Amino acid sequence: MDKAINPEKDGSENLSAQIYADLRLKLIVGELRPAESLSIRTLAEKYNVSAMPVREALRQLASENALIGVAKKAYRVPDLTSDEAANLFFLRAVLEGAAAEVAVANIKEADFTLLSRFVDDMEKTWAKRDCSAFLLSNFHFHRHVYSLTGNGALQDMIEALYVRTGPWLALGIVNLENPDHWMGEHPEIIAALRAGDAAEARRLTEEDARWGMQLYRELG
Amino acid sequence: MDKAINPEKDGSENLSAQIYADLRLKLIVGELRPAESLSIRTLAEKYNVSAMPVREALRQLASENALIGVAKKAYRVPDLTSDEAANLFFLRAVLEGAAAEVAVANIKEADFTLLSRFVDDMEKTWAKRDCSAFLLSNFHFHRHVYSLTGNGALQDMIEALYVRTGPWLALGIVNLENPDHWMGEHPEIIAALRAGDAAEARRLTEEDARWGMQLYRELG
DNA sequence: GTGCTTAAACTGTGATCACAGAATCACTCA
DNA sequence: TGAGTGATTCTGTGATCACAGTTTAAGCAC
Repeated sequence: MDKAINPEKDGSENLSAQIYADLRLKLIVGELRPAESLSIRTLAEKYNVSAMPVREALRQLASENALIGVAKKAYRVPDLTSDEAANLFFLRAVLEGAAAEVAVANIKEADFTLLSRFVDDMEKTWAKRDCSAFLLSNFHFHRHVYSLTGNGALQDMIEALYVRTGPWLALGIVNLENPDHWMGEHPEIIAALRAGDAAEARRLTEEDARWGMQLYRELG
Repeated sequence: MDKAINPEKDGSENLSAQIYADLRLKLIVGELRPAESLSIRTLAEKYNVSAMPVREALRQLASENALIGVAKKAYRVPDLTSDEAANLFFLRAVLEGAAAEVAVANIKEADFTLLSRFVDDMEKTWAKRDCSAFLLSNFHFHRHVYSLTGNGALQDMIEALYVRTGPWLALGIVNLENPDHWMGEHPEIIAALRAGDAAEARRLTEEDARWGMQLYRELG
């Protein structure tokens, strides 16, 4: 299975955007590991395009710190220190907390069925130890919540955080010793949203954002 | 005075980054107006470089919504609707509020003299109706506060908001009817920081972030 | 076997060209 | 006078090449 891009069918108008989106998703679901290096020419070959669109996609990701780009050196997936990771999860707590608070006002019945389905997916994929699929379900759940704010800028910022924490989370999950220690607060978040309890939705969401940090501590 | 870039002396390692930084600052201080269009080739000529570094800088700015980039159409400075502006200022309130709260713990005496100087600059430049210089001083003040958090990701995110609101603020300021209506909360913020009152620092910072919105309402 | 040197392979970066779509402006015809 | 239409100019996009650092690996000396 090659990663070849089809310029005709894909919605995006230019190749750079497609490659950018593809790599971005791979980061979110942890398909790219920390410290992994990405070469423009190698990727260009995989995507079956020239180097040009790839370099723009990589530079774009580097500009939002989703990748590290040093001049004349290969782009790399950041290998976060615990401090850096803590900073990112703090931001997720702040932004997603605020988002959950706002979302309460806009949520509808159809949203709950969707959110519940995402939680089901998370449980299934967690049981199968399918790290990428789990992180994708987790992302879908949270994205649906913060998309209810209708604040596009807020959504973009939170999403950028998922891109940056993805590889780090994936590494933490695969190295987890006791996989039964499943800490999702997601059902409780749904309950709080249904109850219209904005403060509780915020508190639970903030707590969930710190789950990633606990992953780290368990590793020592 | 041309904008020519000097690859030797500038700290950045590549031209793209220098052009990116230059345009970014121009956006922050409102030197680029909403709906203004930026052409790759024109900018390349001004900076005295080829089109390549410019296109990467523009794409990068577009990726963080500091510019609008539609395929095959000229890049433009976004012309924010009032809703979009409200979203951005809401985010500034959330992030800068949280930052101020954290900053209280890390602030030192030397910081107060710096902050006071920025406030002086703001008053002077406001009196002279020098919009760009005023926005720069304002930016310096806020940047110094949120840089005290030591959270690099947080700093980047807030800064990205200043890039996006800059052109819009500049337009609001120059169209302001009663220039005496000066609404800075900055001296009070300094006082709250000095008193170690994190909650008050947060409240005042949040209030200050909404100042931009009031600008808009005054215009009708 | 170990350490140093050197050469080859690989890295991003910048410039230049070809191309296709968008916008603009002048011209024509009603 | 006005609307339609054509060509010209301008737009970003992608490919290809040359170049200069960086990294890697092989080879040589000790």
